[in-house]
Amino acid sequence: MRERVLAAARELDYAPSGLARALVTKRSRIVGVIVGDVVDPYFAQIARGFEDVAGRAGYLTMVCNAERRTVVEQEYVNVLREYHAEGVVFAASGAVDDPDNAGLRDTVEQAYARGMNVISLAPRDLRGSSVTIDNRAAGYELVDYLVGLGHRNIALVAGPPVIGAVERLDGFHAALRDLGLEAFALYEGDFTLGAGHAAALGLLADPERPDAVACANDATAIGVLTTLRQAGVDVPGAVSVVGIGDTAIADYLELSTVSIPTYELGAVAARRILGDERDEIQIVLPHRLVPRATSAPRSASP
Amino acid sequence: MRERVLAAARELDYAPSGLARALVTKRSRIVGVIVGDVVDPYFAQIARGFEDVAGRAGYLTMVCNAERRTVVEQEYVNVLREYHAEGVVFAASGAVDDPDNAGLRDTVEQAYARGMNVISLAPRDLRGSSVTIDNRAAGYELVDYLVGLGHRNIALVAGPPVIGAVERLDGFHAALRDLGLEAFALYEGDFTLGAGHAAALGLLADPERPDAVACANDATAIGVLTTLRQAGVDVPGAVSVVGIGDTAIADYLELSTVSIPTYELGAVAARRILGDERDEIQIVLPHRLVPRATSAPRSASP
DNA sequence: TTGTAAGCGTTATCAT
DNA sequence: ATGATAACGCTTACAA
Repeated sequence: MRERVLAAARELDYAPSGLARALVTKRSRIVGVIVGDVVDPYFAQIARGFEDVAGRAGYLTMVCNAERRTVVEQEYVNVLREYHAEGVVFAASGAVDDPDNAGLRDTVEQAYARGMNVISLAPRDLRGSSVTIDNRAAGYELVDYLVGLGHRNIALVAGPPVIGAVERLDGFHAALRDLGLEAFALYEGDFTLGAGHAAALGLLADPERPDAVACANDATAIGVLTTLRQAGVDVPGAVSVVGIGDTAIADYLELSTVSIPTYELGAVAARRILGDERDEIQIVLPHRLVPRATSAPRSASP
Repeated sequence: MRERVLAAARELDYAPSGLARALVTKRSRIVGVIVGDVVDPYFAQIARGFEDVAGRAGYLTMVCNAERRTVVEQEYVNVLREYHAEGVVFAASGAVDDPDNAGLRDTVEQAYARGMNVISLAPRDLRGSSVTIDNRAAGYELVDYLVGLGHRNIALVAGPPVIGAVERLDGFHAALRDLGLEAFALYEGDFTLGAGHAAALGLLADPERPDAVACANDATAIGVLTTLRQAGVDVPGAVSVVGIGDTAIADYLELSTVSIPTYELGAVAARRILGDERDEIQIVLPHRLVPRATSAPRSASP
């Protein structure tokens, strides 16, 4: 008898309604990951890691593109809540002095109270758990490595005023200070190729050259690297260039960098959301210095 | 009286349930876009374009990462159907002789019969509408441009065996043939930086140099470009290198390429899904040759 | 094993 | 304007 039903189901191409099921079971199997910019490989990799493990567990992942705007993040949290999402993950860092932070905080608080799991993948002042890396240490080790190579005049290219980027810069400065040095120069940046390009142009305009340039992320470093090389500067012969991130293209261009486990960040967050433990925890994933061909010991000639 | 209710709603932090609403109205406001690889900027840009306009219209976008596997696409269509998604968009090209194509075709057919809108953003043998570009013409124009520059010995780097890539290669060959030439060399590829790297290595191993290298996409071209330059070959002085795509990094590296309106592809698809017209249409978006600094007229010296 | 009834949070309809 | 009721497609619990 049940077989007849099953056969009929096959026949009529029946598929159960996830919506109806979610409504009655109170488990939507929907979860959202809010990224700053889908096009940025850093976020894309996180999304991939998350979706890989969540998808395998039968969950549907909503990748939400917030365009680095806090209000948009807040809107997404509300939409996700309307769809009874079981969790949200915030992949982006928050801007340092964003007036919208308070609003987001409240919205997240309410969603959390309603049973929504929340995980941040970068330092954020939000309820819930976090899975991050130690950005300050990453920055510190990078400069420490350059100094170990014999470099003394180290130029810095900062990231945008978001918490994670600020920590990296802090790490740069702390290492310099601990080693009795100070920055050769400091350029502003926003994590883009263009920022690196601009910084390199600034460097080129100066008659004095640094021994090395430490950048807040890979894109910036690549901007510096290609601009310098196109201007005829030997990298790493004359100047070493390093970044942070270890995105696919960094490996390819043989950029020395600090590897950040972006895929893992997403994957760990997913496991955390699926297991429905509600305690708030802080996980810090390891990073790793990856010396490659854009950094070398300081050359003998001045 | 209604004000008291509204006030209470505010107080209790009430938010309507999208799930329940979807169940009764038969409109989920959920739509999925299935990409081949979220990390690839080509797809990421499409996703961004789609989500931008869909989000503005109050729709929730599910970005599904199929890892370039047809079976995974099929699974996603089923999941989307369970959630009463109002539409799916296929952003990736299908593999040429994929045994899973038939299964996907059926699944899509059923979903379509159930009222799900479907749009392909690349040549695919699926029910529904399509928004594409003319890959063959893009390839043709690119080679035509190189020949116009005076190049005669043109090496080709192909993409993977997916329909769109095959068309680009077809275009390359057609242009060569029409101009009475034939390929200087042909390398296989898979749209990655590594493929370009490998092709360049092959080129370098040959005592004879081509005048130019036409690549199936930007990543491949960048692989060729950087490898050639690192080996001391002057680009574009000795060899011109061109790609297809016009991704962000292409602009930055001043790569000559054919611009493909990826964001628009997504945006147009979204408008199409939102307007609930059910007729099947074919839209072809324009591409545009973008000559930049990696291509130049053939130099006088042999 | 098979059937019946209630309920999830909405919208829609019809009556008040 | 307001209130009451059915229905959406499912799960769960309890009864036959």
